[in-house]
Amino acid sequence: MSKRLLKITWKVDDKLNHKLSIKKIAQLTGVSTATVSRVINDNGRFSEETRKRVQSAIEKYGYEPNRVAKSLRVNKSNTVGIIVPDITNSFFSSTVQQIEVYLFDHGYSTIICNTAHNQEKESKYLKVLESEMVDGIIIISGALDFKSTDLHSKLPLICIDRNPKDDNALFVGSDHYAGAVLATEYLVKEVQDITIVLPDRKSVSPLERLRGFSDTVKKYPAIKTAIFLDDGNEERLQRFLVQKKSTNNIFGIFANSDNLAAKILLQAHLLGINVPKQMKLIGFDDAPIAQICYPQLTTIRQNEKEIAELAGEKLIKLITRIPIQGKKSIRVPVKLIIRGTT
Amino acid sequence: MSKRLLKITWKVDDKLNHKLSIKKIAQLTGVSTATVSRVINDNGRFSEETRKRVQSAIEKYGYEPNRVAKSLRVNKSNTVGIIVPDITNSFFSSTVQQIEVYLFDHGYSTIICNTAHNQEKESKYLKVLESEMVDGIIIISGALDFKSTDLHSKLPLICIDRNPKDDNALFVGSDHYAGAVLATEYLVKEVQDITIVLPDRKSVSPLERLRGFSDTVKKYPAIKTAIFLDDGNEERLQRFLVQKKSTNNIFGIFANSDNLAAKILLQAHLLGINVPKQMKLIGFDDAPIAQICYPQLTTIRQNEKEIAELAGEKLIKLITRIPIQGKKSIRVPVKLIIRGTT
DNA sequence: CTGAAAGCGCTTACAG
DNA sequence: CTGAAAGCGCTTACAG
Repeated sequence: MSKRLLKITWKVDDKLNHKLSIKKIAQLTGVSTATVSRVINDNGRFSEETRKRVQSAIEKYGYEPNRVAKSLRVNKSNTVGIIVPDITNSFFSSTVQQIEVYLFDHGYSTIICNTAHNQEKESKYLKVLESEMVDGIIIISGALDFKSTDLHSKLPLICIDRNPKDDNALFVGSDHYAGAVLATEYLVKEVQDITIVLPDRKSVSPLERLRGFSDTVKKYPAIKTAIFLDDGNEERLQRFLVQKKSTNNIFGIFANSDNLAAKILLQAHLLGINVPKQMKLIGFDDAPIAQICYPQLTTIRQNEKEIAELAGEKLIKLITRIPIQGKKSIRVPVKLIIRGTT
Repeated sequence: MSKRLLKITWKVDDKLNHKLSIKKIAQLTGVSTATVSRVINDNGRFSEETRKRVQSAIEKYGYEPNRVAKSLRVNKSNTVGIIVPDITNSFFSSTVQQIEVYLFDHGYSTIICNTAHNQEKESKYLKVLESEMVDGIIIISGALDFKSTDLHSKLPLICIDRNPKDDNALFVGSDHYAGAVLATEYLVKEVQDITIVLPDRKSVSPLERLRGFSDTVKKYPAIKTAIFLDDGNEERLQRFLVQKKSTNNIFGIFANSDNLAAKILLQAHLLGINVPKQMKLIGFDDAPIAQICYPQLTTIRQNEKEIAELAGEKLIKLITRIPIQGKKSIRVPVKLIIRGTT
């Protein structure tokens, strides 16, 4: 008991705690702080001998420059912020992961801010990032209306799956419209009755997919179509499926995400609807779950890696003021992946 | 074409870009920077009238204090860093999400660093966070051996699902051992043949679960047991399941995660193994996927929220130097959730 | 090749 | 109640 019920207090040991500064290294090496700074940044002239002395001292004492001080001084932090509405969403988290990889390889650290779909938090984090002196921001999805007033300075900004109202922002995202067209065209060949299932909360991408769906379906007047808005209420979803099942007709569903598709698939199992015999189902994302479901999900694959790299590349260009040739709005192609649910 | 092929260059407009400083606000209000600082931080004495003047100027111009400068000055950033091996993992991302919520409510911003299971990146980000002057760090899982030497200063540190070698670090995590015991005891009642499936990469939690499994199974000498290490090779997994199926005996599987369980479940479907009739399956986590699978997964639920809040609470105590009463190592209870796969 | 000094935007004893 | 000044840890013209 005595051992486990340890009382732990943080040890205040200012001597040990005292982090090394450039000044200390300068003293240790017998040169000025200016010189130390020069060798650290390999910037300016210094003799080879000085370099060695300074460098060995740095290594010996494990000195690490204070980025905060540096940022303040040079007004640049080599850090970019990502604002993401829900890190728990697999498309978002994998995109963020890829962005981080790209930026890391290009010398930037990434600060990820999760807003939990909370507008207030988004504003807050935008300010935090700004006052944190990040060099640029990537902001993913979120609400439809983006108050660019939240950003006081002209920080380089990339929007993913979100319409920038701001002229200074670039957009990159999947070609949701084309994806919806692909899915719909495929279903049209198989069934006479198609429902698109969208989440209740509307953001940019579902709306574009809806457009793609509507435009396609318009070309086939014989097809019966509907929109189902999913608010997470399972019973509503069940009732909807029961009704479809009772018609004894084959019907198709185009779900806004693989996650949604998987939920529908589960209900189908429970209700004894045969997939793909009576119900054809297409998801969106090609999330990990698409391959874990049974049957595996036919879906529209988003290319997170491409999106992430484009976003990273453009952002760095904005930061380093390299002119960007090309469209302000980049659409990354998507792909129909056919599996077991169609 | 002309419209879409816009050439975008970042506008360098130093006048507009010039962020407001405390000095500017001081000039605008006709007081000293010291006074402005006092009203911003509501710290020290100033007249009500001064407060009003300063505050209205701040609002009018949308001034936001520079956190970098402040951090440098007061040696505290009100920011904590989280290091997570894979943000794509649902247990991790949901834990991180919960930690963020807790810390936000307590006045801290959160910087999330994703290491993609890369040791080098972990070291790097540890240094980045430190030189970013975060007030504390929460580090989740990752490799077995934690080089505390990566941290030069005595930063407050909480480890989640990872053994701190460092005396100054606290541990919080699920009671993996008890979870494994629960799962195993349950299976023991149903089947005579149990295999535990663990990931190839070993970290702390699977090893504890293995201990729980082994200790439990020891009490039932009649039970046939095995360990299967999953390296992601599907064919190996298939062969394993085929072999089990061919015995025509009911068998049980305790998988290290719901994700793994879902993969096994899919293979079972493909191989025509009836779950739960011939195969009983228990996962771990109670991840979203557990409820989306068919049949829904019996699993051991981890309490991410509790873990997150404990980690946040303890970290803040360390940061603010409030003595911590109690164990250095906190185990959060888990729960057996019975669903369709057993 | 190197150093002294100014300054990034803040806060905080100190003095009044 | 308020201001002048020092200083957090860096970088970078400037001068030599």
